[in-house]
Amino acid sequence: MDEAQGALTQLRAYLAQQNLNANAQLPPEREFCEVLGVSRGELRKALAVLEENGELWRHVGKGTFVGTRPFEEITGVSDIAAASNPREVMHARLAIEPVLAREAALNATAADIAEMRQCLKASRGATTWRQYENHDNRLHRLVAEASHNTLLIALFDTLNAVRRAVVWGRLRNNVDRPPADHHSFREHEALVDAIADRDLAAATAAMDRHLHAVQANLLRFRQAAE
Amino acid sequence: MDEAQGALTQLRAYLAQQNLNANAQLPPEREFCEVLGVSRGELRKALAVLEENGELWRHVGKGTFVGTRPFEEITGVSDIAAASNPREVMHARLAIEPVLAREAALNATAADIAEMRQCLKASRGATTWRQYENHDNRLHRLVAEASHNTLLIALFDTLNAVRRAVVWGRLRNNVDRPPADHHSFREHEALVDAIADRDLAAATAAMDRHLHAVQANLLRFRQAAE
DNA sequence: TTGCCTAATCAATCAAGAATTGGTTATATG
DNA sequence: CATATAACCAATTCTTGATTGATTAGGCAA
Repeated sequence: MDEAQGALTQLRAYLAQQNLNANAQLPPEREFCEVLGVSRGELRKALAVLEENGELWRHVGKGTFVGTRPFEEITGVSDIAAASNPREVMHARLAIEPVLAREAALNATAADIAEMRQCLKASRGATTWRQYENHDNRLHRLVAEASHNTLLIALFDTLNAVRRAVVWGRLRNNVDRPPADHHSFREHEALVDAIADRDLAAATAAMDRHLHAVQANLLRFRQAAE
Repeated sequence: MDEAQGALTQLRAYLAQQNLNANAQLPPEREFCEVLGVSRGELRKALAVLEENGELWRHVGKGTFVGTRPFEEITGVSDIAAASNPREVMHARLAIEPVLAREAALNATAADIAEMRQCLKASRGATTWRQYENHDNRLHRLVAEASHNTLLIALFDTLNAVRRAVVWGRLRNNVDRPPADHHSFREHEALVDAIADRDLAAATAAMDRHLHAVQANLLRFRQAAE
């Protein structure tokens, strides 16, 4: 243990001397142990102590670095989609989008609301399901944008990208069109009204009801297909 | 144009015969034109027609694929962080993490809760702020994991990655340690208790209170620094 | 036995170059 | 003039070797 203490002291001395800034890479173990004049095992013990202490981090194939381990890179949308499923996506929407609606009711500008209304109108005029879905996507993103929080918008985009990747195959044909009494029309309008009224609870509830209706519709669709 | 029509007919015949599913890759142009017995130029004209029609998509170096072009990838964490700021991040946490706590209270297993409790204990024993922050990060991720929804976990990871990227520079020194009466200890324990009790409202409120306390602490810290 | 050093080996990662592929241009050929 | 053919370009993927942290086995001394 005297030796181990020595290796740790050597290592700390090296780090202090080189006064390296965060994220700096230090030599690979095979060279480093010779530089410090200790065996590789002792060096590794000392490194393990500092790693446990959060002063540095290591990774196979990469090396040893000073500072805290970088957040593991966000896995790509396709990876998330591969690990998820429609049920999870629906559940995540039910968890996230109502609070986005709440934020929208808090922060939406008159211009935001006008754009939502225009989107609603265009949505009513859609001549194909494809067009309708584009307008639907746009409305939901407008709600996210109305939060005026770039991070929340980015999170919504991720959620949306995963959703589109997960439900990839399921495409409606391009000849039918949404019926004039499609449930989403009313629900979307109630949502925008609540946002325009700055009614946080109503906006949250409206989004929640809308997504539950979408979910019910999905289940009905799946049953019909089976 | 008779020739061109011929190539297009050949191509459609091939697609119909091979009855390929979406996202299927078809042969590279150089082979494909020989298979169909047309020149590469004619084949490219025919492919251009189908691409314009949305029946397939191509990309240099990748190939030609059936179906619609995949959604453009989400912008990287560093891009989001560059466009955001600490205030937005805090606001986003206040919006998202309480609902994650709610989901955790709904779906956490006994193992999840045990792991949280162990993390709490380790957190109390932290000898440096760095160590404490590691445990804090881990606890918040454990809450997200307890939702057992891979998509929600991925969204939390994104949020967390942006947070760490935004507050990158701000690091506490490594000599002080969190005081035994640090407010987060009590708040974290209340949060885990609520999750263990399956009390959705209490879990949501506990996370909300905790984050508000963190926010207040940040403001105090900033004022002290100025 | 115990502890440590050395060496070999493993698995993950990276880097550089070859090969592949859609896109473009030049030349020839009829 | 139109088109086939070939050559070349740029983006992407694949392959191969080297690098690196982690692990294991054997030897050696206290």
